[in-house]
Amino acid sequence: MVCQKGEVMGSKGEATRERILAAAEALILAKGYAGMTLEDILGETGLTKGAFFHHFKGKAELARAVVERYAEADFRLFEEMSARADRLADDPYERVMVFLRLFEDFLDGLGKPFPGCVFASYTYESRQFGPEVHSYIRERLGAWIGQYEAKLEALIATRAPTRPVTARALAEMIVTLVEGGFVMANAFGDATWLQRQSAQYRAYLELLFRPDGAGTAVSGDRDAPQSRSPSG
Amino acid sequence: MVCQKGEVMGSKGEATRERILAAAEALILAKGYAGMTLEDILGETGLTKGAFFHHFKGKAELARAVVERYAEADFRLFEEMSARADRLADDPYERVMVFLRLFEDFLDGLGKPFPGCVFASYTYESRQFGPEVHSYIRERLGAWIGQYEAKLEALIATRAPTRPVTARALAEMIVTLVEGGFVMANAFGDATWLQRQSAQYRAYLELLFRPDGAGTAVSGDRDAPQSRSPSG
DNA sequence: CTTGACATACCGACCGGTCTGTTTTATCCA
DNA sequence: TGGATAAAACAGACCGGTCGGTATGTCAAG
Repeated sequence: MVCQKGEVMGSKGEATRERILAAAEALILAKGYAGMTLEDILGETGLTKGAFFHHFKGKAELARAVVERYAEADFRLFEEMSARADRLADDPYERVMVFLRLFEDFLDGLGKPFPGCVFASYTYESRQFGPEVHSYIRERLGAWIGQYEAKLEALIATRAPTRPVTARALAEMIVTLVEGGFVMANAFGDATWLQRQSAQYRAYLELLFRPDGAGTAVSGDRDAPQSRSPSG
Repeated sequence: MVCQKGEVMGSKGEATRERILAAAEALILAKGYAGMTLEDILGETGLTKGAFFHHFKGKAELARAVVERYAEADFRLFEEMSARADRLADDPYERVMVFLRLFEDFLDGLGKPFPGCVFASYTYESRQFGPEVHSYIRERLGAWIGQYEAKLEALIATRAPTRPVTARALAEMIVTLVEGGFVMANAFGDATWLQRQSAQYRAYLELLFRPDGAGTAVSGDRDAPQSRSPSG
Protein backbone atom coordinates (compact mmCIF):
# COMPACT_ATOMS: atom_id res chain seq x y z
CA MET A 1 0.00 0.00 0.00
CA VAL A 2 1.39 3.30 -1.03
CA CYS A 3 -0.40 5.37 1.56
CA GLN A 4 -0.72 3.15 4.59
CA LYS A 5 -3.06 3.51 7.57
CA GLY A 6 -5.63 5.49 5.66
CA GLU A 7 -3.70 8.69 6.13
CA VAL A 8 -4.68 11.57 3.88
CA MET A 9 -5.78 9.44 0.96
CA GLY A 10 -8.57 11.66 -0.29
CA SER A 11 -10.37 9.50 -2.87
CA LYS A 12 -14.04 8.62 -2.60
CA GLY A 13 -14.51 8.22 1.13
CA GLU A 14 -13.23 11.65 2.05
CA ALA A 15 -15.45 13.28 -0.55
CA THR A 16 -18.52 11.58 0.87
CA ARG A 17 -17.53 12.58 4.38
CA GLU A 18 -17.18 16.15 3.20
CA ARG A 19 -20.61 16.04 1.60
CA ILE A 20 -22.09 14.84 4.87
CA LEU A 21 -20.33 17.58 6.81
CA ALA A 22 -21.45 20.30 4.41
CA ALA A 23 -25.06 19.11 4.51
CA ALA A 24 -24.96 18.83 8.29
CA GLU A 25 -23.58 22.35 8.67
CA ALA A 26 -26.33 23.81 6.52
CA LEU A 27 -28.97 21.84 8.40
CA ILE A 28 -27.60 22.83 11.80
CA LEU A 29 -27.63 26.47 10.75
CA ALA A 30 -31.23 26.16 9.54
CA LYS A 31 -32.82 23.86 12.11
CA GLY A 32 -30.39 23.63 14.98
CA TYR A 33 -28.52 20.54 16.07
CA ALA A 34 -31.41 18.92 17.91
CA GLY A 35 -33.79 19.80 15.11
CA MET A 36 -31.57 18.17 12.52
CA THR A 37 -32.40 14.55 11.83
CA LEU A 38 -30.14 11.89 10.38
CA GLU A 39 -32.91 11.38 7.84
CA ASP A 40 -32.46 15.03 6.86
CA ILE A 41 -28.79 14.43 6.12
CA LEU A 42 -29.49 11.22 4.22
CA GLY A 43 -32.18 12.95 2.19
CA GLU A 44 -29.87 15.84 1.41
CA THR A 45 -26.90 13.70 0.42
CA GLY A 46 -28.78 10.78 -1.12
CA LEU A 47 -26.96 8.37 1.14
CA THR A 48 -28.23 5.74 3.54
CA LYS A 49 -27.73 4.93 7.18
CA GLY A 50 -24.96 2.49 6.41
CA ALA A 51 -22.94 5.15 4.65
CA PHE A 52 -23.39 7.64 7.44
CA PHE A 53 -22.40 5.30 10.24
CA HIS A 54 -19.44 4.15 8.20
CA HIS A 55 -18.02 7.67 8.36
CA PHE A 56 -19.24 8.77 11.79
CA LYS A 57 -19.73 6.95 15.07
CA GLY A 58 -22.93 8.85 15.64
CA LYS A 59 -24.65 12.19 15.70
CA ALA A 60 -22.46 13.46 18.53
CA GLU A 61 -19.24 12.82 16.60
CA LEU A 62 -20.77 14.51 13.58
CA ALA A 63 -21.53 17.55 15.72
CA ARG A 64 -17.90 17.78 16.80
CA ALA A 65 -16.63 17.28 13.25
CA VAL A 66 -18.93 20.00 11.93
CA VAL A 67 -17.78 22.61 14.41
CA GLU A 68 -14.13 21.68 13.90
CA ARG A 69 -14.47 21.96 10.15
CA TYR A 70 -16.25 25.27 10.53
CA ALA A 71 -13.64 26.66 12.92
CA GLU A 72 -10.77 25.65 10.66
CA ALA A 73 -12.38 27.18 7.58
CA ASP A 74 -13.08 30.40 9.47
CA PHE A 75 -9.55 30.61 10.75
CA ARG A 76 -8.08 30.07 7.30
CA LEU A 77 -10.45 32.60 5.75
CA PHE A 78 -9.31 35.23 8.22
CA GLU A 79 -5.65 34.49 7.63
CA GLU A 80 -6.07 34.64 3.89
CA MET A 81 -8.00 37.91 3.97
CA SER A 82 -5.57 39.36 6.46
CA ALA A 83 -2.66 38.53 4.16
CA ARG A 84 -4.47 40.12 1.22
CA ALA A 85 -5.19 43.25 3.24
CA ASP A 86 -1.58 43.45 4.36
CA ARG A 87 -0.50 43.21 0.74
CA LEU A 88 -2.84 46.03 -0.26
CA ALA A 89 -1.77 48.44 2.48
CA ASP A 90 1.26 49.15 4.65
CA ASP A 91 -0.20 51.34 7.37
CA PRO A 92 -1.78 49.29 10.21
CA TYR A 93 -4.82 51.56 10.19
CA GLU A 94 -5.35 51.08 6.47
CA ARG A 95 -4.76 47.37 6.84
CA VAL A 96 -7.59 47.08 9.32
CA MET A 97 -9.88 49.18 7.15
CA VAL A 98 -9.04 47.25 4.00
CA PHE A 99 -9.54 43.97 5.84
CA LEU A 100 -13.00 45.03 6.94
CA ARG A 101 -13.90 46.05 3.40
CA LEU A 102 -12.66 42.74 2.08
CA PHE A 103 -14.81 41.04 4.66
CA GLU A 104 -17.83 43.05 3.56
CA ASP A 105 -17.13 42.22 -0.08
CA PHE A 106 -16.89 38.57 0.85
CA LEU A 107 -20.28 38.74 2.56
CA ASP A 108 -21.71 40.39 -0.54
CA GLY A 109 -20.71 37.36 -2.57
CA LEU A 110 -22.43 34.92 -0.24
CA GLY A 111 -25.71 33.78 -1.75
CA LYS A 112 -28.65 32.59 0.19
CA PRO A 113 -29.57 30.39 1.98
CA PHE A 114 -28.04 32.95 4.27
CA PRO A 115 -25.46 31.36 6.53
CA GLY A 116 -25.17 31.72 10.25
CA CYS A 117 -22.48 30.90 12.76
CA VAL A 118 -22.10 27.35 13.98
CA PHE A 119 -20.63 28.64 17.23
CA ALA A 120 -23.72 30.71 17.93
CA SER A 121 -26.04 27.90 16.93
CA TYR A 122 -24.28 25.57 19.36
CA THR A 123 -24.26 28.21 22.08
CA TYR A 124 -28.03 28.28 22.21
CA GLU A 125 -28.08 24.49 22.58
CA SER A 126 -25.15 24.32 24.94
CA ARG A 127 -26.69 21.64 27.15
CA GLN A 128 -26.75 19.22 24.22
CA PHE A 129 -22.98 19.06 23.98
CA GLY A 130 -20.51 18.04 26.60
CA PRO A 131 -18.10 20.47 28.23
CA GLU A 132 -15.33 19.50 25.81
CA VAL A 133 -17.23 20.87 22.81
CA HIS A 134 -18.17 23.95 24.80
CA SER A 135 -14.57 24.68 25.75
CA TYR A 136 -13.45 23.98 22.20
CA ILE A 137 -15.85 26.63 20.91
CA ARG A 138 -14.63 29.00 23.57
CA GLU A 139 -11.04 28.39 22.52
CA ARG A 140 -11.74 28.97 18.84
CA LEU A 141 -13.77 32.09 19.54
CA GLY A 142 -10.83 33.27 21.61
CA ALA A 143 -8.48 32.55 18.73
CA TRP A 144 -10.75 34.48 16.40
CA ILE A 145 -10.76 37.48 18.71
CA GLY A 146 -7.00 37.11 18.99
CA GLN A 147 -6.65 37.42 15.23
CA TYR A 148 -8.48 40.73 15.30
CA GLU A 149 -6.62 41.80 18.41
CA ALA A 150 -3.26 41.36 16.70
CA LYS A 151 -4.24 43.61 13.80
CA LEU A 152 -5.68 46.22 16.15
CA GLU A 153 -2.65 46.03 18.42
CA ALA A 154 -0.46 47.05 15.50
CA LEU A 155 -2.84 49.91 14.85
CA ILE A 156 -2.82 51.22 18.40
CA ALA A 157 0.96 50.92 18.52
CA THR A 158 1.27 53.41 15.66
CA ARG A 159 -1.61 55.79 16.28
CA ALA A 160 -2.81 57.13 19.58
CA PRO A 161 -6.60 56.82 19.75
CA THR A 162 -8.63 59.90 20.56
CA ARG A 163 -10.05 58.01 23.50
CA PRO A 164 -8.38 55.36 25.67
CA VAL A 165 -9.25 51.96 24.30
CA THR A 166 -7.67 48.52 24.18
CA ALA A 167 -7.14 46.33 21.14
CA ARG A 168 -8.87 43.55 23.03
CA ALA A 169 -12.01 45.60 23.59
CA LEU A 170 -12.17 46.58 19.92
CA ALA A 171 -11.57 42.99 18.85
CA GLU A 172 -14.37 41.76 21.08
CA MET A 173 -16.66 44.40 19.65
CA ILE A 174 -16.28 43.43 16.00
CA VAL A 175 -16.72 39.73 16.80
CA THR A 176 -19.82 40.57 18.81
CA LEU A 177 -21.15 42.61 15.89
CA VAL A 178 -20.56 39.70 13.54
CA GLU A 179 -22.32 37.20 15.78
CA GLY A 180 -25.24 39.52 16.35
CA GLY A 181 -25.23 40.43 12.70
CA PHE A 182 -25.82 36.85 11.67
CA VAL A 183 -28.78 36.63 14.01
CA MET A 184 -30.32 39.85 12.74
CA ALA A 185 -29.60 39.07 9.10
CA ASN A 186 -31.38 35.77 9.46
CA ALA A 187 -34.28 37.24 11.39
CA PHE A 188 -34.91 39.95 8.80
CA GLY A 189 -33.82 37.95 5.79
CA ASP A 190 -31.55 40.90 5.05
CA ALA A 191 -28.16 39.83 3.76
CA THR A 192 -26.78 43.36 4.02
CA TRP A 193 -27.22 43.64 7.77
CA LEU A 194 -23.78 42.37 8.67
CA GLN A 195 -22.07 44.63 6.17
CA ARG A 196 -23.77 47.66 7.67
CA GLN A 197 -22.51 46.73 11.13
CA SER A 198 -19.01 46.38 9.77
CA ALA A 199 -19.34 49.81 8.19
CA GLN A 200 -20.46 51.34 11.50
CA TYR A 201 -17.51 49.69 13.17
CA ARG A 202 -15.23 51.24 10.56
CA ALA A 203 -16.76 54.61 11.33
CA TYR A 204 -15.99 54.09 15.01
CA LEU A 205 -12.39 53.21 14.21
CA GLU A 206 -12.15 56.26 12.00
CA LEU A 207 -13.28 58.53 14.82
CA LEU A 208 -10.86 56.80 17.16
CA PHE A 209 -7.81 56.81 14.93
CA ARG A 210 -8.38 59.38 12.21
CA PRO A 211 -10.65 62.07 13.63
CA ASP A 212 -9.14 64.64 11.25
CA GLY A 213 -10.25 62.64 8.22
CA ALA A 214 -13.85 63.67 8.65
CA GLY A 215 -13.76 65.52 5.35
CA THR A 216 -12.36 62.54 3.52
CA ALA A 217 -15.47 60.53 2.88
CA VAL A 218 -15.03 56.86 3.60
CA SER A 219 -15.44 55.23 0.23
CA GLY A 220 -17.73 52.27 0.01
CA ASP A 221 -19.78 53.34 2.98
CA ARG A 222 -22.80 51.28 3.81
CA ASP A 223 -25.28 53.38 5.67
CA ALA A 224 -28.60 52.03 6.72
CA PRO A 225 -31.50 53.04 4.53
CA GLN A 226 -33.03 56.27 5.79
CA SER A 227 -36.34 54.65 6.54
CA ARG A 228 -36.75 50.96 6.91
CA SER A 229 -40.09 49.34 7.50
CA PRO A 230 -39.73 47.08 10.54
CA SER A 231 -41.55 44.31 8.76
CA GLY A 232 -39.40 44.55 5.66
CA MET B 1 -71.71 33.47 36.70
CA VAL B 2 -69.87 36.60 37.77
CA CYS B 3 -66.97 36.30 35.38
CA GLN B 4 -68.29 34.49 32.37
CA LYS B 5 -66.32 32.90 29.58
CA GLY B 6 -63.18 32.54 31.71
CA GLU B 7 -62.05 36.06 31.03
CA VAL B 8 -59.17 37.43 33.06
CA MET B 9 -59.82 35.47 36.24
CA GLY B 10 -56.16 35.03 37.25
CA SER B 11 -56.24 32.65 40.24
CA LYS B 12 -54.48 29.29 40.24
CA GLY B 13 -54.54 28.36 36.59
CA GLU B 14 -52.78 31.47 35.44
CA ALA B 15 -50.03 31.02 38.00
CA THR B 16 -49.36 27.48 36.80
CA ARG B 17 -49.36 28.61 33.21
CA GLU B 18 -46.85 31.26 34.13
CA ARG B 19 -44.65 28.68 35.85
CA ILE B 20 -44.71 26.55 32.72
CA LEU B 21 -43.82 29.51 30.54
CA ALA B 22 -40.94 30.56 32.78
CA ALA B 23 -39.53 27.04 32.88
CA ALA B 24 -39.92 26.67 29.12
CA GLU B 25 -38.14 29.95 28.45
CA ALA B 26 -35.17 28.93 30.58
CA LEU B 27 -35.04 25.52 28.92
CA ILE B 28 -35.30 26.97 25.42
CA LEU B 29 -32.45 29.34 26.22
CA ALA B 30 -30.34 26.48 27.56
CA LYS B 31 -31.15 23.61 25.20
CA GLY B 32 -32.99 25.13 22.28
CA TYR B 33 -36.61 24.52 21.34
CA ALA B 34 -36.04 21.14 19.71
CA GLY B 35 -33.74 20.07 22.51
CA MET B 36 -36.33 20.90 25.14
CA THR B 37 -38.55 17.98 26.11
CA LEU B 38 -41.97 18.11 27.67
CA GLU B 39 -40.50 15.84 30.32
CA ASP B 40 -37.98 18.60 31.05
CA ILE B 41 -40.76 21.05 31.70
CA LEU B 42 -42.70 18.60 33.84
CA GLY B 43 -39.59 17.79 35.84
CA GLU B 44 -38.84 21.47 36.33
CA THR B 45 -42.35 22.44 37.39
CA GLY B 46 -43.31 19.24 39.19
CA LEU B 47 -46.40 18.93 37.02
CA THR B 48 -47.66 16.09 34.86
CA LYS B 49 -48.72 15.65 31.28
CA GLY B 50 -52.34 16.27 32.13
CA ALA B 51 -51.57 19.64 33.65
CA PHE B 52 -49.45 20.73 30.71
CA PHE B 53 -51.97 19.80 28.04
CA HIS B 54 -54.68 21.47 30.05
CA HIS B 55 -52.91 24.80 29.61
CA PHE B 56 -51.42 24.36 26.14
CA LYS B 57 -52.60 22.59 23.02
CA GLY B 58 -49.12 21.33 22.40
CA LYS B 59 -45.45 22.14 22.16
CA ALA B 60 -45.99 24.46 19.20
CA GLU B 61 -48.48 26.63 21.06
CA LEU B 62 -46.10 26.76 24.00
CA ALA B 63 -43.37 27.98 21.68
CA ARG B 64 -45.57 30.82 20.49
CA ALA B 65 -46.64 31.72 24.02
CA VAL B 66 -43.04 31.80 25.22
CA VAL B 67 -41.87 34.19 22.55
CA GLU B 68 -44.91 36.40 22.99
CA ARG B 69 -44.37 36.60 26.73
CA TYR B 70 -40.70 37.34 26.18
CA ALA B 71 -41.39 40.05 23.63
CA GLU B 72 -43.93 41.76 25.86
CA ALA B 73 -41.61 41.72 28.88
CA ASP B 74 -38.78 43.12 26.80
CA PHE B 75 -40.93 45.87 25.40
CA ARG B 76 -42.16 46.88 28.83
CA LEU B 77 -38.66 46.80 30.29
CA PHE B 78 -37.44 49.18 27.60
CA GLU B 79 -40.35 51.56 28.13
CA GLU B 80 -39.83 51.59 31.86
CA MET B 81 -36.09 52.21 31.62
CA SER B 82 -36.63 54.81 28.97
CA ALA B 83 -39.05 56.68 31.21
CA ARG B 84 -36.59 56.50 34.10
CA ALA B 85 -33.78 57.80 31.91
CA ASP B 86 -35.98 60.64 30.67
CA ARG B 87 -36.75 61.55 34.26
CA LEU B 88 -33.05 61.61 35.14
CA ALA B 89 -31.98 63.80 32.22
CA ASP B 90 -33.43 66.43 29.91
CA ASP B 91 -30.90 66.54 27.10
CA PRO B 92 -31.55 63.84 24.45
CA TYR B 93 -27.85 62.94 24.43
CA GLU B 94 -27.76 62.47 28.17
CA ARG B 95 -31.01 60.54 28.04
CA VAL B 96 -29.50 58.01 25.67
CA MET B 97 -26.35 57.72 27.76
CA VAL B 98 -28.26 57.36 31.01
CA PHE B 99 -30.51 54.76 29.41
CA LEU B 100 -27.52 52.71 28.34
CA ARG B 101 -26.04 52.90 31.82
CA LEU B 102 -29.34 51.85 33.35
CA PHE B 103 -29.34 48.93 30.93
CA GLU B 104 -25.84 47.96 32.01
CA ASP B 105 -26.80 48.21 35.66
CA PHE B 106 -29.78 46.02 34.97
CA LEU B 107 -27.54 43.41 33.37
CA ASP B 108 -25.26 43.57 36.39
CA GLY B 109 -28.16 42.53 38.58
CA LEU B 110 -29.00 39.50 36.48
CA GLY B 111 -27.74 36.35 38.15
CA LYS B 112 -26.81 33.18 36.38
CA PRO B 113 -28.00 30.96 34.76
CA PHE B 114 -27.08 33.63 32.27
CA PRO B 115 -30.02 34.45 30.05
CA GLY B 116 -30.02 34.64 26.30
CA CYS B 117 -32.45 36.01 23.77
CA VAL B 118 -35.45 33.94 22.79
CA PHE B 119 -35.51 35.67 19.41
CA ALA B 120 -31.96 34.59 18.67
CA SER B 121 -32.59 31.07 19.92
CA TYR B 122 -35.58 30.77 17.60
CA THR B 123 -33.69 32.30 14.71
CA TYR B 124 -31.21 29.45 14.67
CA GLU B 125 -34.08 26.98 14.58
CA SER B 126 -36.19 28.95 12.15
CA ARG B 127 -37.30 25.92 10.16
CA GLN B 128 -39.02 24.50 13.25
CA PHE B 129 -41.56 27.28 13.39
CA GLY B 130 -44.01 28.35 10.78
CA PRO B 131 -43.74 31.65 8.91
CA GLU B 132 -46.17 33.31 11.30
CA VAL B 133 -43.81 32.93 14.26
CA HIS B 134 -40.92 34.06 12.10
CA SER B 135 -42.70 37.20 11.00
CA TYR B 136 -43.85 37.86 14.56
CA ILE B 137 -40.24 37.81 15.73
CA ARG B 138 -39.30 40.09 12.88
CA GLU B 139 -42.02 42.51 13.88
CA ARG B 140 -40.98 42.59 17.52
CA LEU B 141 -37.33 43.00 16.67
CA GLY B 142 -38.39 45.85 14.43
CA ALA B 143 -40.37 47.40 17.29
CA TRP B 144 -37.35 47.06 19.55
CA ILE B 145 -35.12 48.82 17.04
CA GLY B 146 -37.82 51.42 16.67
CA GLN B 147 -37.70 52.15 20.40
CA TYR B 148 -33.99 52.86 20.16
CA GLU B 149 -34.47 54.76 16.93
CA ALA B 150 -36.90 57.19 18.56
CA LYS B 151 -34.45 58.05 21.32
CA LEU B 152 -31.60 58.46 18.86
CA GLU B 153 -33.76 60.51 16.52
CA ALA B 154 -34.28 63.05 19.28
CA LEU B 155 -30.55 63.07 19.83
CA ILE B 156 -29.66 63.69 16.19
CA ALA B 157 -32.30 66.39 15.97
CA THR B 158 -30.51 68.43 18.65
CA ARG B 159 -26.85 67.69 17.98
CA ALA B 160 -25.16 67.40 14.62
CA PRO B 161 -23.00 64.27 14.59
CA THR B 162 -19.34 64.62 13.64
CA ARG B 163 -19.99 62.14 10.88
CA PRO B 164 -23.17 61.59 8.83
CA VAL B 165 -25.17 58.83 10.45
CA THR B 166 -28.81 57.86 10.75
CA ALA B 167 -30.73 57.08 13.90
CA ARG B 168 -31.81 53.85 12.26
CA ALA B 169 -28.24 52.71 11.67
CA LEU B 170 -27.26 53.44 15.27
CA ALA B 171 -30.37 51.71 16.56
CA GLU B 172 -29.60 48.63 14.50
CA MET B 173 -26.06 48.65 15.83
CA ILE B 174 -26.95 48.56 19.52
CA VAL B 175 -29.51 45.82 18.97
CA THR B 176 -26.94 43.83 17.02
CA LEU B 177 -24.44 44.31 19.83
CA VAL B 178 -26.96 43.06 22.37
CA GLU B 179 -27.83 39.97 20.35
CA GLY B 180 -24.19 39.16 19.71
CA GLY B 181 -23.38 40.00 23.30
CA PHE B 182 -25.72 37.33 24.58
CA VAL B 183 -24.06 34.77 22.35
CA MET B 184 -20.57 35.71 23.45
CA ALA B 185 -21.51 36.03 27.11
CA ASN B 186 -22.91 32.52 27.04
CA ALA B 187 -19.97 31.10 25.10
CA PHE B 188 -17.41 32.54 27.52
CA GLY B 189 -19.55 32.29 30.61
CA ASP B 190 -18.74 35.97 31.08
CA ALA B 191 -21.70 37.96 32.34
CA THR B 192 -19.89 41.27 31.79
CA TRP B 193 -19.51 40.85 28.05
CA LEU B 194 -22.69 42.61 27.14
CA GLN B 195 -22.00 45.54 29.43
CA ARG B 196 -18.62 46.07 27.78
CA GLN B 197 -20.25 46.22 24.37
CA SER B 198 -22.73 48.76 25.62
CA ALA B 199 -19.83 50.80 26.98
CA GLN B 200 -18.05 50.69 23.63
CA TYR B 201 -21.26 51.79 21.97
CA ARG B 202 -21.44 54.71 24.38
CA ALA B 203 -17.90 55.63 23.44
CA TYR B 204 -18.91 55.64 19.79
CA LEU B 205 -21.86 57.89 20.53
CA GLU B 206 -19.61 60.18 22.54
CA LEU B 207 -17.24 60.56 19.61
CA LEU B 208 -20.18 61.17 17.31
CA PHE B 209 -22.06 63.66 19.44
CA ARG B 210 -19.63 65.06 21.99
CA PRO B 211 -16.14 64.93 20.45
CA ASP B 212 -15.06 67.87 22.61
CA GLY B 213 -15.79 65.93 25.79
CA ALA B 214 -12.72 63.77 25.37
CA GLY B 215 -11.20 65.18 28.52
CA THR B 216 -14.34 64.51 30.50
CA ALA B 217 -13.85 60.88 31.39
CA VAL B 218 -16.98 58.84 30.92
CA SER B 219 -17.86 57.71 34.40
CA GLY B 220 -18.69 54.10 34.89
CA ASP B 221 -16.64 53.02 31.92
CA ARG B 222 -16.32 49.33 31.34
CA ASP B 223 -13.19 48.58 29.38
CA ALA B 224 -12.14 45.08 28.55
CA PRO B 225 -9.42 43.62 30.73
CA GLN B 226 -6.02 44.42 29.22
CA SER B 227 -5.15 40.79 28.68
CA ARG B 228 -7.72 38.07 28.60
CA SER B 229 -6.78 34.45 28.19
CA PRO B 230 -8.81 33.09 25.29
CA SER B 231 -9.63 29.98 27.29
CA GLY B 232 -10.72 31.96 30.32
C1' DC C 1 -9.67 -12.46 -0.04
C1' DT C 2 -9.27 -8.59 2.69
C1' DT C 3 -10.83 -4.03 3.31
C1' DG C 4 -13.13 0.15 2.50
C1' DA C 5 -17.56 1.97 0.97
C1' DC C 6 -21.74 1.65 0.86
C1' DA C 7 -27.06 -0.43 1.22
C1' DT C 8 -31.14 -2.25 3.93
C1' DA C 9 -33.89 -4.25 7.35
C1' DC C 10 -34.69 -3.87 11.90
C1' DC C 11 -34.68 -2.59 16.97
C1' DG C 12 -35.46 -0.17 21.27
C1' DA C 13 -35.92 4.06 23.47
C1' DC C 14 -37.91 8.28 23.60
C1' DC C 15 -41.16 11.84 22.87
C1' DG C 16 -45.29 14.37 21.65
C1' DG C 17 -49.89 13.68 22.21
C1' DT C 18 -54.40 11.30 23.86
C1' DC C 19 -57.67 9.31 27.03
C1' DT C 20 -59.68 8.55 31.17
C1' DG C 21 -60.00 9.34 35.88
C1' DT C 22 -59.56 12.24 40.25
C1' DT C 23 -59.38 16.31 43.03
C1' DT C 24 -60.24 20.99 43.82
C1' DT C 25 -62.64 25.24 43.29
C1' DA C 26 -66.25 28.25 42.13
C1' DT C 27 -71.20 29.09 41.49
C1' DC C 28 -76.10 28.66 42.18
C1' DC C 29 -80.28 27.44 44.28
C1' DA C 30 -83.25 25.51 48.19
C1' DT D 1 -75.81 28.27 55.10
C1' DG D 2 -74.91 24.40 52.76
C1' DG D 3 -75.06 20.85 49.69
C1' DA D 4 -75.66 19.99 44.61
C1' DT D 5 -73.23 20.60 40.48
C1' DA D 6 -70.42 21.82 37.01
C1' DA D 7 -66.26 23.30 35.39
C1' DA D 8 -61.49 23.96 36.05
C1' DA D 9 -57.13 21.98 37.44
C1' DC D 10 -54.72 18.44 37.70
C1' DA D 11 -52.82 13.11 37.67
C1' DG D 12 -51.14 9.15 35.19
C1' DA D 13 -51.52 5.23 32.11
C1' DC D 14 -51.13 4.47 27.40
C1' DC D 15 -50.29 4.87 22.25
C1' DG D 16 -48.11 5.60 17.73
C1' DG D 17 -44.62 7.52 15.31
C1' DT D 18 -39.99 8.98 14.98
C1' DC D 19 -35.19 8.89 15.62
C1' DG D 20 -30.62 7.37 16.74
C1' DG D 21 -28.30 3.35 16.43
C1' DT D 22 -27.17 -1.77 15.11
C1' DA D 23 -26.63 -5.96 12.52
C1' DT D 24 -25.97 -7.94 8.43
C1' DG D 25 -25.19 -8.05 3.68
C1' DT D 26 -23.35 -6.55 -1.01
C1' DC D 27 -19.90 -5.00 -4.12
C1' DA D 28 -15.89 -3.14 -6.13
C1' DA D 29 -10.95 -2.35 -5.74
C1' DG D 30 -6.45 -3.61 -4.66
